Amino acid sequence: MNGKGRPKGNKMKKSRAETAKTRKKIIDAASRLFRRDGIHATGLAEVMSEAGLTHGGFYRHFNSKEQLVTEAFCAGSDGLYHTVEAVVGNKTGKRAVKAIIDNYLTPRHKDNPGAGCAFASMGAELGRADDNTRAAVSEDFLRLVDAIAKHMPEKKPSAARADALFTLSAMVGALTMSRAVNDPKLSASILAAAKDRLPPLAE
Amino acid sequence: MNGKGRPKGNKMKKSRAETAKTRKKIIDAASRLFRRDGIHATGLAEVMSEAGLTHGGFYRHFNSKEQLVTEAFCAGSDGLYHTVEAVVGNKTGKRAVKAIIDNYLTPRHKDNPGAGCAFASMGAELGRADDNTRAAVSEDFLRLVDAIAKHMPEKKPSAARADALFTLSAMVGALTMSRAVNDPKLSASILAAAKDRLPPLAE
DNA sequence: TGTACATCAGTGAACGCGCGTTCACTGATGTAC
DNA sequence: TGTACATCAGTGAACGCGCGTTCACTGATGTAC
Repeated sequence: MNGKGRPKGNKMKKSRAETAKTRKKIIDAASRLFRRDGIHATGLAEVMSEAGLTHGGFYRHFNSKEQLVTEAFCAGSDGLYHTVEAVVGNKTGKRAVKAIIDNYLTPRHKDNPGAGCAFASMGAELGRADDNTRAAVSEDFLRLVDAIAKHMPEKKPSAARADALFTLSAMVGALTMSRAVNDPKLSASILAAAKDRLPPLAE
Repeated sequence: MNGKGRPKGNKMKKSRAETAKTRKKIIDAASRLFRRDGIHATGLAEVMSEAGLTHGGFYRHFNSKEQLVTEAFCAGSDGLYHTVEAVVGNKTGKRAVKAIIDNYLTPRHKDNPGAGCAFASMGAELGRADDNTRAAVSEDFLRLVDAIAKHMPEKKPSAARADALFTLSAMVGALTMSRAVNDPKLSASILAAAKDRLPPLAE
């Protein structure tokens, strides 16, 4: 109710640099907990507490849990993408593909869902998520597929992509099943079987 | 139906024949809902209501939700096993394996998780289930693996089993990913890529 | 055979609890003047 | 420049709701005598 018509410009929501950092902490906590315990099984209060905050502040950063799910998925997916890039290093061709596969299908990855592949740890829950999340799943899945396919330069692009598509989904399935069974030897066999059979596809 | 060594829970000395039928209805409803909506997202009240009962009677049949999860998983898993056997019919060798793969990797299966593969629809939730459930997962996974491996008679048994292990986990991964993405063309490509690449393994 | 009793599947209210979400408030901060 | 004000991240209590689980009760049934 002040009398002056002032130049409107943007709603100046200046915020401290801290805000972005806090937001990132929430996303990182959620990304870890959703992957470790599942989306539905993880409450917002636990996420906020893990981020060092109380639960009431959540809605200063997000409109809903679903929005956090989308962003937490993307954060986890980014992590996998950068891990893949790092693992490839300056390798090329089938050596690069083999490095990706070998790095993914490890007992260490199997035992640390909270820090691992979001496709495998969120699994079927992604198929029940909202459209925003599933659009991100599509996009990030394809980004990883292309990161694999680009190391199959001898194939026709369409064949390379299909091989990479298959490679990635088979890795996700093997990791998922290796976690689902409770017999350690069977679990190891599942990882080993995929590790043996996928790299030849890259040739 | 089959003689699996599972806790039967027959502690009550006498019961009407109806009781077993009611119990089966609860398990069937749970099996469908857990696969369709996820274990955590499905409440016991909804399961009981779907079975035509009120929620209070649940504990006349089961000790806990976890016990129902185990039995519902087994019911779903039995269903897949019998589907596989039916689809094979009197086919043998690679034709049998191809029939299993082709029957699994269909849009119809993708669109009906409630009636489909429990490994794919319960996915990562199985890895967080209790020991009884995960023991059943191990057992039923191996039963299916053997149902596939037996159609690879030209291979050494250990190689056949590893090939079947890989085939099944790759199918689970492909179905899971085809449900997770929201781009229909990508979803179809994922199924198609696996459908093209898995059968040659059986040769 | 009929009758009294014990069994127990199923009902519906209730339990404590944690969920996602809302809100009045606090207090530190950036901005306007 | 200093100061008054507006902004807004974060707090903690509270909301209604659904969860898994318990329980007193009902009433149909099988069994004993």
